[in-house]
Amino acid sequence: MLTIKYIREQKEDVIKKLSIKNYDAKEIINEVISIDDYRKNTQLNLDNSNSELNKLSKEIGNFFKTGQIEEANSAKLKTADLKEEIKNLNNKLTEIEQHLHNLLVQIPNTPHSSVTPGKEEEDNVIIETCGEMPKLNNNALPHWDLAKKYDIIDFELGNKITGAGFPVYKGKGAKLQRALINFFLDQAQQAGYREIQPPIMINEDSGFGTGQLPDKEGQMYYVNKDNFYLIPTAEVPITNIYRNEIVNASDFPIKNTAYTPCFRREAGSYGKDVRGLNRLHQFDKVEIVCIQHPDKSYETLDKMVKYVESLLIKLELPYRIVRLCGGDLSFTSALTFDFEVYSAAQKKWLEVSSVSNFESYQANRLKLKFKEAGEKKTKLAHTLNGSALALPRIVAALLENNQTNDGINIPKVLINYTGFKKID
RNA sequence: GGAGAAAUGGCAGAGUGGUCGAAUGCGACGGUCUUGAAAACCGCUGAGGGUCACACCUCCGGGGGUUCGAAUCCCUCUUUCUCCGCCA
Repeated sequence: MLTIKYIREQKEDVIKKLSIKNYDAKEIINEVISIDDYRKNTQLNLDNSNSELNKLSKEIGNFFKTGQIEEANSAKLKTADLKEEIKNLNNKLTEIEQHLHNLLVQIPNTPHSSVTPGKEEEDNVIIETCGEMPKLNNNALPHWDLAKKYDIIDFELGNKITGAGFPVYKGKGAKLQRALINFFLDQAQQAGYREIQPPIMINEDSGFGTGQLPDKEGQMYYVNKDNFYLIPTAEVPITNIYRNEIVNASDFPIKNTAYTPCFRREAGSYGKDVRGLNRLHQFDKVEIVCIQHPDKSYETLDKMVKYVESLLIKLELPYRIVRLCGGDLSFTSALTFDFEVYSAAQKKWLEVSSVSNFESYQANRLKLKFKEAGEKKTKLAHTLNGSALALPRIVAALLENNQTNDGINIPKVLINYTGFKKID
C-alpha cells in the first residue's frame, strides 16, 4: 500500500497518476487525509493522558516510599477518571486506525511515469518483437492434439483425478517439464539468483504482504481447516521471507529464485482461451524475486527483462515484449513488462512472463526496510519479481512450433536436460 | 496426540511490581593509535508514532485482565525445545 506520508505530500500527483490506472482516487484520498488528521489528534490526546497518568503513578510511588500514605491514597483517587479516558481514547484510536487501514488497502499502487493510459490488453505497448516465426504445414496441429498424438499430456486423466485444469504429464511430457524446470533454475543461478524451496501453502499475513489479500481472496485455493492458502506464485513465499525485516543496504540487490507449482482458481475466466495448456489451475513456474535500493530498482527491472529475454532466445521461441498500459497493470505494480511467445498452430501470442517493479508498495505492507549507511531512519526497500518462466505456455509453443512430420524437435539447450532430441 | 520447560534488543543473556526501553558480553558503527591491518583503548548502537527540532507516547511472542504503577502477577492463544506415542 501507499504510505500516508506519500499521499499527504504528493496528493495531487497521486491522484493524477492513479487516473492512468483508471482509478478515481480523489474522494478516497481526501478521506484518508482527514482520517489521518483525526488519528493524529486522537493520538495526541491519548499521549497526553498517558503522560499525566505516568506522572501521577510516579508521585504515588514516591509517596509510598516516604511513608506519606494519605497523600498517596488521595492521589490514587485522581487516577480513576484518567484511566477511563485513556481506555476510551484507546478504543477510539484502534477504530480509527482500522478504518484508515481499510481505506489504504483499497488504493492501488501508482504507475511509473512511462506507463501509458489505456483500458485493456489492446492498449498495451509492444516494445519489440523478436525471433523467427515458424512456417508450419497446413496440417499442423495445436498442442492439445499433439499432446494426445504422442501421449505426453493427458487432460482427461487429470479431469478424472482432480478436475479440469489439472493435466497429467506422462513419459517424455513429464521429462520435458523436469528439463525446463532444471534449465530455468540453472540459468537463474548463473545469473546470481539464490535458489530457494519455499512452502507452497501460505498464511494470511503472507497473503497480505504481497497484496493477494484481502482483495484477491477468490483467486486462491483455501485450506479451510488450517487457514492456509495455496500459493498462486512463488512470489508470495519468497518475498515474504523479508516480511518485518530490516536488511543491510550493502546486501542489495537481494536475488532469490524458486521453482514451485502454482495454484489458481481462475474464477470468472472460463470459456476464454482455456484450451489445453493455455490456462490451468495448477502449473509449474520458476520465479525470480529481487529486493533493491529505491534508487536502483528500475535499473534492476531492466536487467530482469534482459534476463527473461535471454531465456526465450535460448529456447529459440519467437517472442515480443509488451509494456502494460494503465488499465492492464496489476493492483500492486508500478511498471510491468509482459513477455509473450508465439504459438504457431493456435496462431496466438501467449503470455509466459510478467516482470514487475512494485516499488515500495509491497514493502510497505511487508514492513521491509533497510538502513542507509550512516543514517538513523529506516526506509522502505523496493521489490521486483518476474516469471522466468512459467512452463505450460512455453510447452505449448515448443510443441506447436517445433512439430515436424516425424516428431517434435527439442531445442538444443534442453537436450542435455531431457536426454532426448525428439518427441515421437 | 500425551507430559514438562521456555519465549526479553542483530545474537547471547540478566532482570520476578516503581527510578527498566531494559545490566552485561559479543557483533555492528565512529574515533585514537598504526605506513596499513590486527590488538588495545574511548565513544556510540532497538523499532514505531509525534515534532522544524526537542518534549512526549507506545512496544520485552500475540490478545485480554489485576494494579495508582507490569518485562515482572493472573487468564488465554501461538510458537519453540525436551521426553513419550505415531508416522513419510
